[in-house]
Amino acid sequence: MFTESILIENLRNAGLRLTPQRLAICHLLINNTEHPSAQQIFEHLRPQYPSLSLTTVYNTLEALVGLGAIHNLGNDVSGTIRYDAETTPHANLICTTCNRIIDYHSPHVQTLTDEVKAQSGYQITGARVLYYGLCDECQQKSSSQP
Amino acid sequence: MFTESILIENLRNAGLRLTPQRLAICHLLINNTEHPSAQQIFEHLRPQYPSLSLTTVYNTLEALVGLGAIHNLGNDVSGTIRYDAETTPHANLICTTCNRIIDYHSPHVQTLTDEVKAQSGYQITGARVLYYGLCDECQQKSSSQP
DNA sequence: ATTACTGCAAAAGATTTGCACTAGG
DNA sequence: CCTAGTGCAAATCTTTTGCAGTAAT
Repeated sequence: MFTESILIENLRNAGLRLTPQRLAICHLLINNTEHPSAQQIFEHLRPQYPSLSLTTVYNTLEALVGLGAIHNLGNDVSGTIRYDAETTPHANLICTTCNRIIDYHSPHVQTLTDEVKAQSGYQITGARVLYYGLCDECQQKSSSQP
Repeated sequence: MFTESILIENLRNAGLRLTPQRLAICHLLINNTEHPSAQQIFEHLRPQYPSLSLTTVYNTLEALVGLGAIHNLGNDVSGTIRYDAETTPHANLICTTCNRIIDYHSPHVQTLTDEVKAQSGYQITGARVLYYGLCDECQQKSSSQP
């Protein structure tokens, strides 16, 4: 199904209301690979939805996280919570200079997750696998300016 | 070397001053497996160091993280940053009910880290491998209270 | 018609900053 | 001595909460 975002399906199946604000936030989450924060989502959508409030962005993100439809990645380098619409087990790479976050897929993440679930004794409900460092671009910038 | 904490060595080698406050914070970090927050460290030490300030705790933690002597684990379930004095590659398990954090050692973490360093193109400087779920104790409490 | 959702304003927390004083080296 | 470090108070920033009005179902 490509005409309807999987996030919207999640909301519908949970019996939550499909308000224009929620639909817009889901649309942005699906069509944006920046792993945005609540504030960034708010700023992206404000021009087209002038009445949108930051509170609603937080509400919707909390609802989607609660449904397991998106992941809370925890705080980035600037201390702000970032979200990820990609929910298959993977790692995220966070650039400590530009604060950009990208997905990094590796079967080792699944292997580790399976092991933790089997051996830790914890009833695992979520995971965050984050690596911090300098992205390609920021490495080049910093090496050209000694 | 067991008479001198490795954290204190780190401070000394970096040329940072060994104030009583910093020594106390290092001592607590080494002898505490709770992965404490700045506030928790402050509360633990306040009785013995009545003049200690939360600002100094934050300063010291920032210095130690900067030296790579401890790790910033990011925000726990309550939104507070927690710290880990164990810096070998490992995962952390966070209980979403009691907010407790424990270390989980697995060779798969090192494997993944090696792969990310070799293949991502990022110059990796740090990592956080976090799993969220219910710890043994909280599972038992929740199953006995339906 | 219901009641979940929205948006505003205010509150709550965690962390950071400015600055005068103190003390480690 | 000298300047890094401390402690206090205030500021900042993100996220949460209370509540009256609005709109999805």
